[in-house]
Amino acid sequence: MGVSRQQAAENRNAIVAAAERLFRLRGVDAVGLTELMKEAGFTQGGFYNHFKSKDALVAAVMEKAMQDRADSPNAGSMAKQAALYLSAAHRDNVEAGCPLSGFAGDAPRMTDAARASYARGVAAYLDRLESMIATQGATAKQTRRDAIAVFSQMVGTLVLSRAIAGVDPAFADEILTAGRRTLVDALDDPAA
Amino acid sequence: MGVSRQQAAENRNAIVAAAERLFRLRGVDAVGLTELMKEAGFTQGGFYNHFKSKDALVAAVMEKAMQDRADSPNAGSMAKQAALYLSAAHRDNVEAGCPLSGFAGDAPRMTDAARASYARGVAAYLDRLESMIATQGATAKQTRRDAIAVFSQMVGTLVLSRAIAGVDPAFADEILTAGRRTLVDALDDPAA
DNA sequence: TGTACATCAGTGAACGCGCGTTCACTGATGTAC
DNA sequence: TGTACATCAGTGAACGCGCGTTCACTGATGTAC
Repeated sequence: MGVSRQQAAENRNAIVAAAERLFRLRGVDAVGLTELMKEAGFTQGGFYNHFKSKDALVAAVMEKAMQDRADSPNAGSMAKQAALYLSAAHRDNVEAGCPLSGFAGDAPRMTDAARASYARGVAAYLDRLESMIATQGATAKQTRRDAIAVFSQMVGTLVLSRAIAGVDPAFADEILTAGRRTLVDALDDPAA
Repeated sequence: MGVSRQQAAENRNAIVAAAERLFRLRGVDAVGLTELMKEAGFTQGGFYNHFKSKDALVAAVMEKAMQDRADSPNAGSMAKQAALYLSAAHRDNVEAGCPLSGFAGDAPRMTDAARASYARGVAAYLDRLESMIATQGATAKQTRRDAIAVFSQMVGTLVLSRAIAGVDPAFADEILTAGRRTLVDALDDPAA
C-alpha cells in the first residue's frame, strides 16, 4: 500500500499489542496469525514484513511485556503492592495485568529467547520487590529470600484464583482474599 | 479387532494416561489426537469409541488426575510436605507431579467440566493441608487461611521455577530453594 | 525544487500440513436359544 | 454344551478446516540526481 517508515513502525507495535492481548486471554497456541493480524487491522500476508516467524513474534511480545512492566510505577509500600496485585480487579484483568503471572502458564513452552526475556523480567521484578521490602524495614529484616517467597505467593495466589474464577467465583475469591490478608499481615504495614 | 470389555476398559485407561502425560508436558492444545492415540498404542479412529470429543477426554484426564492425587499418601508433617513439593525432583517431574501445579497454566482455558474437576481437586488438597497444619499445632494456630497461603506459595514457587528452569537453571534453583526454606522455617518443624 | 526510480509495507490468493472428526469396514467377544 | 448372530472396539482412509508460511503484485514513500 505504501506506508511511511514511522507508520510501519507503529503498525508493528499494533501487531505486538494485539498479539499480547490475545496470547494472554487464550494462550499462544490458540491464536492464529490470520485472526491476530485482523485484530491489529491488517491482512495476514503482511505479518512477515515485520517478523520472520510466529516464534519471533512471541519473543517480541515477551520483550515488550517485560519492558512495560519495568516502566510501570511502584505502588508505594510492599504491602500496598501485594494488596493491589491480589485484588479482584487485577485478577480479572489478565490482558493488562502483570505479565509474569499472565504468561506463567505459557512460559515453560516458549522458545529460549522468549523464556530468557521472561526470566529477566522475573529478576527485575524481584529486584524491585527487594528494595521495597528493604526500605520499609519496619519489623523483620527482609531479604532477597523473602522477596522471592512473597513474589511466589503473589503469583501462585493469582494463578490459582484465575484457574478457578470461571467455575467457582466464591472459592476463587476466598483464595485471593486469604492470600492478600496473609501477605499484608506478614508485611506488617498498617497503612495498607 | 474384537476385544473383551475388560480389555476395552484398560485401553480407555491407557488413552487417558497417555493424554495426561502429553498434556502436562506440552499443553493440551499442542497435542493432537493422532499422536496421542499412537502414544497409547492405537490408531486415530478408535478414539471416538471412548470419548465423544477431545474436550471430553480433557475432562476425563482432569477427573482421573484429581482422583490419583486424592489417593496419594501424605508426606507426614506439613513442613515435610512442603519440602517434597518444592524439591528439584518434583519440579523436574511435571508429567507425574502434583496436577494442581501441572495443569495450573492450562486450567483457565479448559471447559467448565474440566475446570470444575480442577476446583474440586484444589478444595480437596486444601482440606488435607488444613488438617495437617491443624494436627501439628506446635507454634501458631494455623487456620484454613494459612493452608491457602501455604498452598499458593507452593504452587507459585513451582510454576515460576518451572518457567525458568530451561533457560536459567541456577535462578530456577534459587527460587525453589528460597521458597522451600521460607516455608519450612515458617511451618516450624525441626524434623523437616 | 522537480523528476525518475528503488524500496518495501501492504494485499490477498495459494501452499502443504496436521488438526478434530466421520465413516465403512473387520472380526473377536458376548448373548440367545 | 454348541450354534447363530448381534455387539462394538478396533482399523485406516477420508472429510473440511484453519494453521504457519510463501508468493506475485500494488503503490505511496523516500532517495538520487
